[in-house]
Amino acid sequence: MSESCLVTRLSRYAAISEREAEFLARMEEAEERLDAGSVIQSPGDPVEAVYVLKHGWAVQRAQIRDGRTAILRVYLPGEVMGLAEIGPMTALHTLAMRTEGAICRFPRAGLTPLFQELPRLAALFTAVSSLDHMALRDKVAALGLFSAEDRLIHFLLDLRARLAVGTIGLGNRFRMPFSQVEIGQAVGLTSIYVNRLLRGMVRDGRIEIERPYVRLLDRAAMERRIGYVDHFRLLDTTWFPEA
Amino acid sequence: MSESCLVTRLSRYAAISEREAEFLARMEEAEERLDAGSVIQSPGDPVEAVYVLKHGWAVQRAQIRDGRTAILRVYLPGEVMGLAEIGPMTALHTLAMRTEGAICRFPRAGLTPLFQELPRLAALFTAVSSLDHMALRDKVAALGLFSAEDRLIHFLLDLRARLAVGTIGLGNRFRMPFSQVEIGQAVGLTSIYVNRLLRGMVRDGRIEIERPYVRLLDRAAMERRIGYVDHFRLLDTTWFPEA
DNA sequence: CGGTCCCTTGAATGTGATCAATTCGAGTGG
DNA sequence: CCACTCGAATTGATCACATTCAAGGGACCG
Repeated sequence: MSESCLVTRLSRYAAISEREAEFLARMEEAEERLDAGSVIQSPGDPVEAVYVLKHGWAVQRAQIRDGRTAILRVYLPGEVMGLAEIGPMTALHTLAMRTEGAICRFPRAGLTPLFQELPRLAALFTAVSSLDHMALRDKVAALGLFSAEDRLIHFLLDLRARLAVGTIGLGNRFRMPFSQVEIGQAVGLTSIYVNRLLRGMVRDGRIEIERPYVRLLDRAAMERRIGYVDHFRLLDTTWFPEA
Repeated sequence: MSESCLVTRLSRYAAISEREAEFLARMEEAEERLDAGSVIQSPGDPVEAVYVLKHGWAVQRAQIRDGRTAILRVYLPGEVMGLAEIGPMTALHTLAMRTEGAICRFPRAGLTPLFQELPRLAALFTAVSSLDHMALRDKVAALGLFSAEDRLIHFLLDLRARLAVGTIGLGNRFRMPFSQVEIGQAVGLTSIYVNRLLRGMVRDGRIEIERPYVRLLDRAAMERRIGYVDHFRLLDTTWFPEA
């Protein structure tokens, strides 16, 4: 049971009861392998499911006519994709696999019993989705207030913090399997400028790059510099209903 | 009953049952008047409630040491503030009144019976919060992809769409009680540049300004230009539990 | 009437984009 | 094992969008 990366991830926030674990197991029933680049959801598609990302990485993208692309969110194994979309009828952005991997489709209608019979788990999903929401707010703040370099630092710290939720004891070295073009799309910069910034940071001895790994040589300093607070560690569960 | 702007707003999405209306009424019990500028929640504060905004406008702000400020979200009468914060233990950003107004504090613990006994209303709140989440994603996309002028247009269209949820038959003229400094904080620009852009748009006959009102002279063209889709109108309620 | 806040406009500056060219590395096929 | 290709990284030169600095005007208020 605890091999499920979904349960592992959720357990970081609250203990999962038997009945809840059963529900989660049903969410992860039909695993579906996907190649890198496969599109899971396109703008305008009816939203008919949420997805558990079992293996691999996925990204949420926004695109405009001229082909320019922004990466809005990176999804890591064990995360539930599409929670933020349970409101609208149709999807607004593109959800696609970045690497090869596997997902489990869980039809939206399956959420009905979640709210009816497992209120505590419903609350947990809502709370986890709220962390996402807060992280996105932080990103808006970063895009609006920070210099290019600080935005890049923010991106690295944010990615590390998310990885740390799924990997106990993650240090300052982690996988960062994105091209510089993609990093640019994630922080609102040209790949060329991303390159200059990264090279500069390596030269100053602030990061090390051994593709596809990065090491933050003084994370504390970086966090201080941009005032980063990791809000992926704690969840207030006191108001949750009984299991 | 239908004088409540909260019920009015929620009714745009789904019919509210008797029992649900009672719960909402309890949320709006203790009304509290606040002056313009009053801070409701500061970064680091324990999150102990959600708030129904009864009158006036409120804003969610992010600040950094040097005093620079970003406006992350504008709240309008009838909106529930703090739904996005139900996950974390402590607040990350500043929530403050922009005008004088009134709010109703609803302790977080009061959400327990919501999930336990009114699953459909819980689902509705979750879905409404998800609309917020999507709008924020759009804002990230706008900040990352759009030119200064397009970001400004996005801001105007987004504000109008939100106002339209609470005001039946809202046209293209609406209240925009923000200084140019604040508009700049909301779109990530200097007030000086905001001024230049607004003046330019007036000169080109694309908007009219009669402080504090704005009129969009060709909204369709603006929406086409930046590919804006109003996702505040429709909610998929098919998966909601029975009331 | 003086202060304050906001809007407005001009000129100079700079951060990050664009354009252009070279290098590097991982395949792939001969 | 070497040539070839293709995508990504790297670096230089130039450009422009938006900022910063500076100054003046209008409205409101004590």
